[in-house]
Amino acid sequence: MNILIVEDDNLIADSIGMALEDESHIYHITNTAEDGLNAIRENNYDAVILDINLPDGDGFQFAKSLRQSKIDTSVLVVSGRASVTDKVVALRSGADGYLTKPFDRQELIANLTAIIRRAHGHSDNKIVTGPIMVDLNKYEVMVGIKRLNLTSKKYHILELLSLRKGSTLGKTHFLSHLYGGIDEPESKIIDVFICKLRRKICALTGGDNYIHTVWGQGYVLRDHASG
Amino acid sequence: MNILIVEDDNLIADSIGMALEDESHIYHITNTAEDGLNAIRENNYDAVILDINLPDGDGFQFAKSLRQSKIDTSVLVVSGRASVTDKVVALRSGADGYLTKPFDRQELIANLTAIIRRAHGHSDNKIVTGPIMVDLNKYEVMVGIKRLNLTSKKYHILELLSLRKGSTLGKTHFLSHLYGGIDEPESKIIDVFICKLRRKICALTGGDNYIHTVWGQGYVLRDHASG
DNA sequence: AACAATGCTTAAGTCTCTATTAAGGATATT
DNA sequence: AATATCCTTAATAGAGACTTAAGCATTGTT
Repeated sequence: MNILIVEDDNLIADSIGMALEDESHIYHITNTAEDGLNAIRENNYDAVILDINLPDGDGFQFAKSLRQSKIDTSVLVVSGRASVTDKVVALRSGADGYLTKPFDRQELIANLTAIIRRAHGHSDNKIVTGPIMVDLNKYEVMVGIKRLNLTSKKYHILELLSLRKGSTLGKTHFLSHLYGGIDEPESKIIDVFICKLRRKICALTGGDNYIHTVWGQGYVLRDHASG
Repeated sequence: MNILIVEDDNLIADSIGMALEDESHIYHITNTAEDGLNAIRENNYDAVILDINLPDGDGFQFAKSLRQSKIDTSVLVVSGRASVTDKVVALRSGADGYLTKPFDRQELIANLTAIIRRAHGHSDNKIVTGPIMVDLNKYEVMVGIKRLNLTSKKYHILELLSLRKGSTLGKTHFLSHLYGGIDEPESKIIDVFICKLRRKICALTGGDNYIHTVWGQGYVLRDHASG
C-alpha cells in the first residue's frame, strides 16, 4: 500500500512511517496541508494519515477540500484532541476514521487496514464480451459507452449468454432458467427475444452482431462479431 | 436505515435505540450472538452495532463468523474495554469501527453514518446526482440552489437511491430498509412515494425527472434526466 | 432442384405492472 | 380538542412487456 502522512511534527511522522514500514507499506510525508493536497493530486495513495493541527489550516478543511475535489482516498485522522466534537466534525468532513494520540502501532495499522479494506470493498461483477459489458450487480448492460435498457426477460437471456460466453446454449436451457418449469411458454419465444436483443445491440454497435446462431443447437455470445 | 443492535444489556440497547430513533432509523435488538446472526441472515440491515461482551461468545467471533459467511454488513463495535488489543482484534476480525463506552450520541451517529457511507463506496457525506444533492449529515436535500423539504419516508427513499445511485432497487428493498419487517405496509406504498418525490423534484428542476423506472424491477437514480 | 427443418421477423392480443388521484386513518402540533 | 400533516390503502386508467401465431428466409438433406 501507498500511504501519505500529512503531519507537521516530523518526530511523529517518522514514527508512523516506521510502523508502516514494518507492514511493508510505502509512504510519503508532507508537513503542510498544501503540500499534502498537491501530493494526493499527483500520486495514487491508498490512504492518508492526517494530523488535525497543521501550520496552514486544520485537517477538517483538508478532508473537505479532498471530497469537494471528488477525491475519495481514505482518510484516517490522528489528533491529540480527544473531544467528541472534534471526532464528529472529522467524520462529517469526510474522514473515515479518527484516532487519538498517543496511539499504539498496532492500533494505527488495524484502523488503517480496516479503512482500506472497506474502500476496496466494492467488488464489481462485470462480464465483458466484445463491446458488451454486463454488470451482474446493477443488472445493467453497457454497449461501448452507452447504456442498453433491457426488459427483464431480455436482460436475463443476455446474462445467461454472458455467464457462459463462448458456449452454445440451447433454447430449452434458456427456458428452464427463465421460467423454471412453471407456465413455460413455447420455445419459439426465445427466437423472438434473441431477435429483439440483436436489434437493440446492433443499433449501438453500428450493425455488429455478437450473438451467433448455431444451427440446430442454440446461441453463443462471442467476443467478435459475425461477418 | 435499518440497524441491528446486538447487546445483552437492555438498558444500553434501549438508549442506543433511542438515539437511532431520533434520526428516524429503524432498529432491532437481540441479546445474544446467536439471535443476532440469525437476524442478520433473515433481514436486510444497513449496519450492526455490536457489543463485545455477549452471553454466548464474544463480539470478535461474531464479526468473524459474519465475514466467513460472506456477509458484508457494516459492523460498529461498541465496548467498555478501552484497551488497544481489543480495538486491534475487533478491527482485524472484520469490524469497520470501534467505539468506547461511554460514548456520545453524536459520536455514535457520526461513526455510523461514516461507516454506512463508505460501505456504499462514497467518500463524501454529500452525494450529488445531477442537480440533486443529498446531505447524509443534515438529512437535507438540495435541488440546484433550492432546498427540498422532504418528510421522513420520502427522504429515506431518496437517500437509499442516492447511496446506490446507478443501481436498480426493487420495492421490497425499500420496504426492508424503511420498515425492517415491522408493520410493513404493502409494496404499493413505494409507488406512491416515488410519485410524490418525482413531483417535488420536478417542480424544482423544471420537469426533469432523475428517478427512472425499470419495469418489473424497481427504480434507479441517474445523473441524467429521462428524455 | 425440390423438399424439409429450423430460424427470423412482424404484428396483434393478452396480461402485468406502474402512475396518479382520492379518501380514510394515524400521528404530531397548536 | 381541533388542526394540520403525513402515511397508507384502494381504485382506475394507462403504459409497457410477454406471448402467440403467421409468413418469410435460411440452412441442410434427398
